[in-house]
Amino acid sequence: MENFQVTIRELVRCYQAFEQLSNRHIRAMDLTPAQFDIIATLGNTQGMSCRELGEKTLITKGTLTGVLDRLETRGIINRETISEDRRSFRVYLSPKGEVLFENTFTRHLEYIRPFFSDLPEQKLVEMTNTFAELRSKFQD
Amino acid sequence: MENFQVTIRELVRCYQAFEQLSNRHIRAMDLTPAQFDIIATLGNTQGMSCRELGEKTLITKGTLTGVLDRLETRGIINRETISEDRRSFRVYLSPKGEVLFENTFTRHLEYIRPFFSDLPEQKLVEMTNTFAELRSKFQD
DNA sequence: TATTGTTATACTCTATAACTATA
DNA sequence: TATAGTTATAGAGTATAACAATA
Repeated sequence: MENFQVTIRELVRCYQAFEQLSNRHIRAMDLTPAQFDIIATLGNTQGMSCRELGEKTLITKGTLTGVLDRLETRGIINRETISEDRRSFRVYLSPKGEVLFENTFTRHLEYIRPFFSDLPEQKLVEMTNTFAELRSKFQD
Repeated sequence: MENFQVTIRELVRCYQAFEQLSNRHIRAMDLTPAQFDIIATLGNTQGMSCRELGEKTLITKGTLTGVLDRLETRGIINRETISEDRRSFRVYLSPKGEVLFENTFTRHLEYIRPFFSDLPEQKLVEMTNTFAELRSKFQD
């Protein structure tokens, strides 16, 4: 077994362990992971186009339409035509969506924070750098 | 923004970047990520129960039945009753599945390997340890 | 011609709970 | 009573391609 395989396996395990506890909490707040992703991405912004939202969340455009439809039905987001480009929309959080964002995002951070409580700042910085370094291999 | 949030973001980005290139290749080999996960887990083993397979792949039992059904239909896996416990099955790769495993697993490694080519062994070990350390926070 | 977003297709995965058979 | 696995339910995400409107 080559070394890189072990690294991949630990990357996957680490992510899955995080995802499992994170997603459980997200679903307990009556959102799907994809919906939470969209809401977290739109929070504290002026909104953005579907294209930009898709790039940030890695949700492909066909899928995105469906996810946004469900969020719009629930009154969480709005779509607004923009004057500059009539092919495109600005997708943004409704007032109800803003409240939901503040609420769920804060609660989610509170839920996650304790898992990191005994990691010193320096360690967190090192981890961050490690992850960024590996990612660059996949993207450059 | 707290430090741990940045660490999470980079973990997620790193994983997603890997997943994206990995899944693209898996789908190009006519498998879904879940199916590849099952095949890779069963490869080089004598097979295992659904329970064990579910624990290793993190696929819940209800979902697992469906995934296994599709693999069985394609003649890739078999289910065999075992004498010790008549509630349970041994799930294992068929001869055709073995060939598929050797083939796809090898090709997949070849596809992934180059992305790690300029990382020295020592660096890989450090990365592995970092992922394992963070995972332990989520699971202990 | 290229791009933005929607629609259509066909599947696959997801969580959850109820259920059957066995332990 | 507990466990292994299936079935049922209801939804949600996935890739892909074709499409309309606009640039």
